[in-house]
Amino acid sequence: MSVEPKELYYQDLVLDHNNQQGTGGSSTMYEKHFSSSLIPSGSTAYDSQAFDPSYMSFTECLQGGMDYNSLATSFGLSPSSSEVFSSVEGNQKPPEGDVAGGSETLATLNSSISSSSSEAGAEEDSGKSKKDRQVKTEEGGEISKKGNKDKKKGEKKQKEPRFAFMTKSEVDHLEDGYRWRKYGQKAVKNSPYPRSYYRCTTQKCTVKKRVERSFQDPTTVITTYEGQHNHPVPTSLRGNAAAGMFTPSLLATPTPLAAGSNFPQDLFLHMHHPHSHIHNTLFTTQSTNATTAATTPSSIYSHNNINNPLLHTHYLPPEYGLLQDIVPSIFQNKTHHQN
DNA sequence: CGAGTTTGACCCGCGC
DNA sequence: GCGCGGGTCAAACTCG
Repeated sequence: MSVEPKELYYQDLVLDHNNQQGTGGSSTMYEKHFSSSLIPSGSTAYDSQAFDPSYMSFTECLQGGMDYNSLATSFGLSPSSSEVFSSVEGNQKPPEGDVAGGSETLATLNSSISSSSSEAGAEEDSGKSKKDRQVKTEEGGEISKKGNKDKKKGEKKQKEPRFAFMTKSEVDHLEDGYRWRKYGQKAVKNSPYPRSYYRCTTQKCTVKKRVERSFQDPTTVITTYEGQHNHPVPTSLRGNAAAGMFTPSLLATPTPLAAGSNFPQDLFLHMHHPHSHIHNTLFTTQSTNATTAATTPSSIYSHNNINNPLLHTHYLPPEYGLLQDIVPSIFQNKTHHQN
């Protein structure tokens, strides 16, 4: 439920089971995050350091149309930060805007989620190639893989921008206003909890998300979004109150850019959903070569600002557009622990 | 019957 | 080259 954040805490968290670099995932992901005081005091996962008000809150960033990278920067992930690693991947614009403020929000900027998946456009390709693979094998099999490889060969596999966040929740799959279809589940190494894979069921929407429970803190659900919704939140969703809550905002967002990036929105849908059981959420961001302009009117989520005084700490500088192009390089400096 | 889930098999990238 | 682990597919199954 949404509770107004009273104060934020800031801390480091190790999440090595969450790293997504595919294989060998042995690198550790460090996250820096902010958590609201909604977290029951005493919660081991979130402690300490005082929140520096000079940092922009996640919500604020989003409201300002901030992209992943800028977000990270705003959260104090300075280029010199040794605690936060990040990977900059994907060429897509970051999911900016579309978010309402985060009561119960813990923001994290992290990184290290590297990844393995394909980007939106590529996804269809990969899907196809897989089908090819199948067909070919049936036909006496040859080459299906080849096609795949050829495709990847020349160009590096593009990666979707990812956006991860941790949520204190009793339920694994959080309602976020979109419709998801589960397409896989895998056991996670070193974790008793499986990871579930979901795809947005909307036609042509290639957004995927992974949901897993933190083995370190079973009360925490880690959700990683990949890709960007190219459609608004389906309002007719099984009576989804959250969807209804945000759809108007979405519709009010005139720019295609905004319409195409709903991550944060998902997030907040989670947080505000009356039945979400969410106690706390922490954000993680990664990737992108942000080229998106700040497009989301802050007024869209003004109600959150009202509820959260911290959201007024800062706003995006007018030159944000430029920063977007700069920030990624900053992140790259921190990707030392992985590629 | 359509939509969504489960689950075993398979592919792929990466480290050794 | 091999093995491991993550990610995806798709047939079978479940549910409304």
